Amino acid sequence: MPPLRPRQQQILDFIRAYRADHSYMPSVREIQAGCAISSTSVVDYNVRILEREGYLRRSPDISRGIELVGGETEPAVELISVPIIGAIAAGSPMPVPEAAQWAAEDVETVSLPPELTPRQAENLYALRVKGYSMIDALIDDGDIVVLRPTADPRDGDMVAAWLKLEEEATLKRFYREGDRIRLQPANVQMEPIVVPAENVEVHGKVVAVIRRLE
Amino acid sequence: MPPLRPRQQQILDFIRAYRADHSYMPSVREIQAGCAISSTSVVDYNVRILEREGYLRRSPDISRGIELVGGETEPAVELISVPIIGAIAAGSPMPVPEAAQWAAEDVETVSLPPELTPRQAENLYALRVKGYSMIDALIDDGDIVVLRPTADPRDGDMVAAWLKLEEEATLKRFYREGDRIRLQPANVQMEPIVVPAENVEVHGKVVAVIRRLE
DNA sequence: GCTGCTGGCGAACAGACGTTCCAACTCCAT
DNA sequence: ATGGAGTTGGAACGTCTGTTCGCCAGCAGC
Repeated sequence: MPPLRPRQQQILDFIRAYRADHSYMPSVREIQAGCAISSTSVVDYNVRILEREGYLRRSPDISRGIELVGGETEPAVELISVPIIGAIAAGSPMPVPEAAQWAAEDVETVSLPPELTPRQAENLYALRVKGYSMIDALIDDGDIVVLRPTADPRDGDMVAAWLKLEEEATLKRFYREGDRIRLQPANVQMEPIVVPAENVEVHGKVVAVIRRLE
Repeated sequence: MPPLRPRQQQILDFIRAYRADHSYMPSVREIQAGCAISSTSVVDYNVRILEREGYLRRSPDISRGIELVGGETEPAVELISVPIIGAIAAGSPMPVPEAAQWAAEDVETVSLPPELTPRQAENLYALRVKGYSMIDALIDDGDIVVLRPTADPRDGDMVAAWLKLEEEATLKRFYREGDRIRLQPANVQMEPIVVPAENVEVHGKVVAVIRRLE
């Protein structure tokens, strides 16, 4: 790609900056005003060059039909926002998603990039892990676990389970064994526990774990 | 928020779907066609309600001036794309980021949501973990670790280190102890190892760990 | 000089698009 | 019925906006 002329660079910068403030694209006349150009035809002329050089795309005859090309910001990043509805710790009950909480404004959220989004992305919620009780699931204090509600997990799924008798929350791989359930730590070096099915309450299936360091 | 009428839900769905294909918003007449409505005034009427109920915003007299509200998708998500330049395994050398690789088209990437983005987000790269050798760092087979190149880490940082003598890659917390270096597993139950400084080659600092299950 | 090329300017055209007005229709309580 | 609120349909108006056309200034090469 040849280097851009100042005018074209200026226009490109303006479009990028404009996009930070609006979810729609600037019109030719707004570019004109923003770049102190005295005619719309000059804008058209240079935008045409930018299109030819591959910096953007245009949909002809469509108002504000410019699209910035080059994956960085564009165009439809399906970025899913998941509410962090509480914390999960070994000894305290897990928060349960309630419809009321979803719309609330003051709930902290975490966004899932496309690569992390499960195929079925409805009703996802997240919990912040407190304490070191989940290290046998390779989950650290402070990690965020993203869950999808499931009453009926499949064998091998990593689930968030509540052990009624022990009054304990845990994250383990789930296996049915007759009327008992085997909960297998993700850490292959550690031993599974086997409990009666009626003692286990599966709250959701873990679809992602996010750890932020630093 | 009161539940939406079918028409309004239909229009909202159409707008969201439209947004997945275009970087600009649909015009009133496109909504009309997409929802099989026979008049633009009906679209305007219902969009007006959607605006009043807070589902979207409109910029009056501006073509395609609809903005979806509610942070999920809007408007300028600073979504950073990080190249996955290779794999990290205990016994094999770590790939090193080279400028040449960055622009390459065929490199797999992972996007970091804003919450995961470190303050200093330059030159980030990612490695896919192979094998179970990092479980003492609470990192599983298949996890993605995001790194920032650092030659001079601070005490307590989680680093990707290459042990020259042992010819082994490892992820540990880094502590200087005179002319020796203590590498502490994230798993508090495990013992640290202490090695001479000249035997350690720090490749980068771990800023995030991403695990996708399912 | 003439010629071709690049970049800028201003005006005007035509179509895209938001908005408004009014009549008609549905549904429900009175 | 009867009336009103909520919703739809059709059409027209006026503005917003992409596009085009003719013209001009500088500049290099011949």
